This record gives sequence, structure tokens and C-alpha cells, in this order.
Amino acid sequence: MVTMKDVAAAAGVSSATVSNAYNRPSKLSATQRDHVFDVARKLGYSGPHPGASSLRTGSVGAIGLLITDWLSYAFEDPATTLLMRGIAQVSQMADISLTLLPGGGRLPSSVTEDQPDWPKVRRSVVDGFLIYSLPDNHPAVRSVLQRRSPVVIIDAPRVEGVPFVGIDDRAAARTAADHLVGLGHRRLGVLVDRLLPDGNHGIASQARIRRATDGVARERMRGIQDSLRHAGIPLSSVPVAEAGGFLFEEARPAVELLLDKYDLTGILATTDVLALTAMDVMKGRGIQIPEEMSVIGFDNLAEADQAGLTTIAQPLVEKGRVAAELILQVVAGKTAGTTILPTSLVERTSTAPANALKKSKRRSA
Amino acid sequence: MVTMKDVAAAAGVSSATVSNAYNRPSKLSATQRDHVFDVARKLGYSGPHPGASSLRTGSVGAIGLLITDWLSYAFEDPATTLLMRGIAQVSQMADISLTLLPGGGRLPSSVTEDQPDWPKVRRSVVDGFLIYSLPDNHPAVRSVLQRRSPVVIIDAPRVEGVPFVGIDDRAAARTAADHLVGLGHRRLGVLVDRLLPDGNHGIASQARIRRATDGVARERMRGIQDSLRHAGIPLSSVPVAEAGGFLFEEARPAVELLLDKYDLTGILATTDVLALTAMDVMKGRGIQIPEEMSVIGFDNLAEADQAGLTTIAQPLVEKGRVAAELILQVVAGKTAGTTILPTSLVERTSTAPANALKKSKRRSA
DNA sequence: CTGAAAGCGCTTACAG
DNA sequence: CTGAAAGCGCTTACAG
Repeated sequence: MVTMKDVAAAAGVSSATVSNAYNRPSKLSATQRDHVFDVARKLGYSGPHPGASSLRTGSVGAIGLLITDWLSYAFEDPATTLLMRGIAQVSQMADISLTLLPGGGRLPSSVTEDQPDWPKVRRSVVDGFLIYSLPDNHPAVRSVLQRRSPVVIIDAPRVEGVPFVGIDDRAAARTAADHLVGLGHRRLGVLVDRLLPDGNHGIASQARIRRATDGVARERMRGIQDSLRHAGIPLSSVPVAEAGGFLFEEARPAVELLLDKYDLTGILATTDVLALTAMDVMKGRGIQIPEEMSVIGFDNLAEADQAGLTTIAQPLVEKGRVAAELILQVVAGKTAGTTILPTSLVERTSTAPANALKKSKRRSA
Repeated sequence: MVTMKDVAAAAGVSSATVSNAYNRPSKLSATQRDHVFDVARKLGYSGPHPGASSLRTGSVGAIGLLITDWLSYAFEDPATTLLMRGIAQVSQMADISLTLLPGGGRLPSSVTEDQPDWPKVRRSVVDGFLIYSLPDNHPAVRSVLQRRSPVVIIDAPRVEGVPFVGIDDRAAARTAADHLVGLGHRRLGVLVDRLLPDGNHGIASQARIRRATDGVARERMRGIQDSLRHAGIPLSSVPVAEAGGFLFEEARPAVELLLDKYDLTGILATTDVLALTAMDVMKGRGIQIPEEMSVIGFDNLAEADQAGLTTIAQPLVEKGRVAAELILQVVAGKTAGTTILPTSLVERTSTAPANALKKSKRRSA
């Protein structure tokens, strides 16, 4: 391998001059510079070794982005894609690159608790990390903290003293539930993507809901339960169907479970992906929305608008932008705190007052 | 900063032992290992510095992915997103991370030709590069080649001796054009995303089409012209509207140009994004598809299916997967050649025979 | 405007 | 199972 030293020797200069030719061209005469580049080309020199430079300078111009589960989620889950868009916009502007790191799918609790670190994080050559919605006690978070790298967490987990960007998931979910309850719905079902990353799915017990480690799902569940309690609806009367994942295909069985086994008038979905799947399944079964069933989502994806889904809007692209700006600040040595972005209820046509007549009609069907 | 040396000193061992504790845990006794980790924790050691490791080992476990223009395209352009999905699937499996590098938007030809290298590529700490659809003579390609890094090119540019994954854009586009011509269409218009990355848009001259540097657009244009020539339709009679970019919003003015200034019965779009925008604009104007206008696309996105768009199907996710597998091979020291994936015409309801009666009716409107 | 020298933090044969 | 030593390729004050 041709190194800077070889080029220096062949060009009859010191390696400092070769380094300057690449990194601070103004520090040497044009003649000298061209001479160095000429020799480099002739020798087949690849340019300064980036690893060695970073060792010396301590900076690499890249941010690591830890994503929930699989890398491909970044390009499949619509909410994640919107967030990524915001992050990408800022990274582009700041001329840094983005290194995508998977959080790694199913984590039996043994792994979660025992694995001391996440080698990928330990080995990543980046200046800082953005963590997006990882379960509590995820080893990758420990590794980032242990590296003492600059870090900003998006959505989850909440870690004392670590800069954070998110929304008030609990309050927002309560608003969604209050909306359905306020319309007179009492026979409600809940759709949640994932409570724990253990591969389970189906109807979740109260105990499982309490043990939830996926922060966003847990907070939204709490918001829903706040609303139910306030309305005097027993939590045990409201089935919670857990999809076990974040994608459209995973949502379908959870929806079917709710429709097959319970007589409901309203579905509270903790994400739009779940809500849209629910609408799709109901369409297939000829269930009228909102006449026979009200559905409310969370996220306000573009698809929600098209489908007429009532939902909670959260600024996903902006969340990405804010997070990217914050991590750049932290990398630059400034401090950053917690940013909570606003949410709002968007009423469309998927929710309507509970109607006793229709309900009993359906029940007799 | 606490280094491995400090930990070694405090633990009363050599730094080789500390290194082994992290990288080859089986090389020392459990007791010794725990002792080392204990001391490391007490001292606040961040673990082996990744830059220094990579300098020594020569590998970092990351692939750089150079994307057309802006990073956010990866999360906005549907075709790019599908490709990314395939790449992400493989990267995940192979436990490598993906560093996203922007190709950098508008490039006046002066930059394209003169800029000797692309500092971002030169400085990226990665084991190899995947290049996705960059214009000819893009400095980033030069930089990758100069680094002598392992590389696989997707779609464009074609570089002698560099492993390549793509489709036969020219033949596929000819198939699309032949389809419309075969249905009797003679008054055709073409929609193309971008011929050169110089920020221009509008009706493209024959000279501009010949000078095109965006490889995919150029090949598809050639395929269309092959078809027109074969059918005896003068190229000059077929307006080519260039959007200047790849996104839905950029396509709209190009569509309007075609509809406002020409009396057409068929539109050949070189991407589905363009075709879908065309259908949308026509819907807004009350133009019936396919009764009054036939439209054909290219890519076969999910949205094309929903819209009933006749198009050319290409396996985008698989293209990503193949490219990722190839770059891993090349990084591992194996050789790789050229892979051309199959395409096919998918007939839906956006194309129909040209009908003289309807055409003249429209013309008089 | 250019060069000699020190050192960034680590890993790896090799010897014991 | 553990350690001493060499060296990965570069950048940066500093001196001239």
C-alpha cells in the first residue's frame, strides 16, 4: 500500500507537505501542490487514509443513527421514513454523513439485561449518535453511554441527563381516547404495535402492559388508560391487541383478533399504520366506518388524510430536523436539553358518535 | 481522555491484555477479563477507540452509499426507497452498517469537470462504496476510484471494469414506446426527470438530449427514440419535457407544459413518478385516461398498481439486494461482474388504442 | 512557504 | 495465559 510517506519521499518533500496539499491546499504554492498530486497519481496513492486522519483529528464527519429493530424499517415504516427525511435534510446541510445502525430486532429479555454492550456501537467510527425509539435497557444505549459519545435520544428511551426530542405521547393518546369516549363509545378495543421486543403478539394482559419496555407504546397505553379510568370504564373490559411489530402486514392479525372476538364500537390504534390496517380489514368485511365502528389513529401520515382517518398529528419531519440539529450542537461541544414538540387532534370522518340503534343491530347479526 | 494504556497501567496488565479483553475475550481468563472491565469502568474508559482500531485492522464494518443528489431522496423518491430497502435487508444480515453520502444536487458542468475529488468520499471511514445513479463525470466517482476502494455501481454511471448492477434501460424503454406506438399513437410526448444535473428544466432540445449525462434518463430516451425511428415518427415531432428533478412536485410543471402546448394522445414517462403526476394533473383537468390520453410509466411502484398505470416493471428491491451482496463480495476480496436484471411490460388501464374520433373531438375543444 | 519530530490509540505477531 | 515492542498512516505545533 502506498502511504503518504512514500509520496513524500518520491516527491522530495516531507509528509507534512503532502498532508497539507490535501487538507490545507492554501499552505503551499500551486507548483508544489501540483507536483505532490502528480507524484501521488503516478504512485497510485489513494489519498490520506481516513481512519488515520480521524485518529489524529478526533473527528470523522459522521453521525450514527440507531434505528428500532431492522435497518429496512427506515425505508418501510412510514413514520420512521418521515423522521429520517427530517434528519437527512439537516445532515445534508451540515455536510455530515449518516451511518445507519440497526437496533437489532427481537431481544429476549435475557439479552436485554445481560449483554453488556453492542459491538456495532462500540466500533462505529462516528462523532455522535442519534437514538431512535429503542426499548428500555437496550444494550446499544448502554454502549453509546459507555463510549461517552455525544448523543440525542428521539422518542425513547428517556435517560436522565441525555438530550431528548419527542412528544408527550401519554397526553396525546389520552386526547385520542377522550375523543372516542366523548362520542359516547364504551365498547372499545386498543391496537398497539409492540409492548416488549420479545416476539409475542396477541391479546396483552394487564401485567404485560405494565411491564412494557417500548417507551412510546407504553406511554400511549398509559394515556389511554388515564382516559378510561376517568370515564369509569374498567380497564379489564377493554381488550388490547398487540401486533408484535410496526409494519402493515404485522397489524392485520391483531385487527382480526379484535373484530372476531369482541363486540366493539370503537378502536383506539396507537399508530396510523395500525388504524389504517384496521380500516382496510373492516372494508374487506363490509363494516361501515364510522357508522358501525369508529377508528382513531396516531401520527397523521399522509395516508391518514387520504383515508379520512381521525388521528393525532405529530410533526415527524420536524422531530427529525430538531434531533439532527441538536446532535450537531452536542458534537460541537454545546449543551442540549429536552424538546417536546406539540401534537393535536385531527378530526376526519372515521369517528362518529356511538349509536345505540346501530350497535344492537350489529349485535343481532 | 482515558486510553487503553491507562486502563492497562491501573489494572497492572499490558495493553495487549486490555485489547484482548474487548476483542478476543476467550484469550484470557474470566477473572482477568472481569478485572480489566472493572478497572475500565472505574476509570471511565470508553472502550477501544474505533478510529484507532480501524487504522490497525484496516476494516470498519461499514459500506458507504452514494446517493443521487440529496440524502433525503432516499426517503422521498419511492423508487430510491425501494432500492434502499433491498440494500438494508442485506446489510442487516451481514451485520455491517450503511453510511449515507449525498451526491450533492445541482452540479454545474464546470464543477463536474474540474473538481478533482469529493472530500466526503475521500474522508469516509468505510470498507467500500455503493454508488447509486450518479451522473457521468461526477467527482464522487473519481474519488471512489482514486481511493481504490471496493465499489459496485448501481444503474449509472457505467465505468469500464467496475462491477455493475442494473437493468437494460434502453431496451425496456423501447418496449414501453413500442407499446404506445403499437396501439396506434402518433402524437406522443415524453416526460423525463433529468438529463443533466444543471438545474435546467422545460422542453429539451435534441442537442440537450444527446448531451445527457444522467445515464438512466439518457438510456431510456435512446430506447424511446429507437422505437420512434423504427415507426417512422420524426423525433422532432415528439416534445420532451424535462422536470429537472425526481420528485412529484418537480414533475407537475413538466406535465403542464406538455398538456398546454401540444395536442397529444399519448405520454411516455420515463418514471412512474412522472407518469403518476401526469395522471393526477389530467384528472384535475378532466382529461379521461385512457379514452383521451394514454400514459405509460417506468418502475412499477405500488402506486402504479393502485392507479392502474401501464408501466415497465423492474425489480428495485432485488436490485438493492444484489448490489449489497456484490459489494460485500468485493470487500471480501472476491471479484464481481455485471448483473443485468429483467424487466417486463405490465399492461393496466392507462393505455388504450389511439382513437381518431376522440382525438378530433378533443382537438376542436 | 516547508520540514523534523512527536504522538494520536490501538492490535498483532512473537516470545515466554 | 500474558507482556514488550513495533508499527498502522496520519496531523500538528513548532522551528526555520
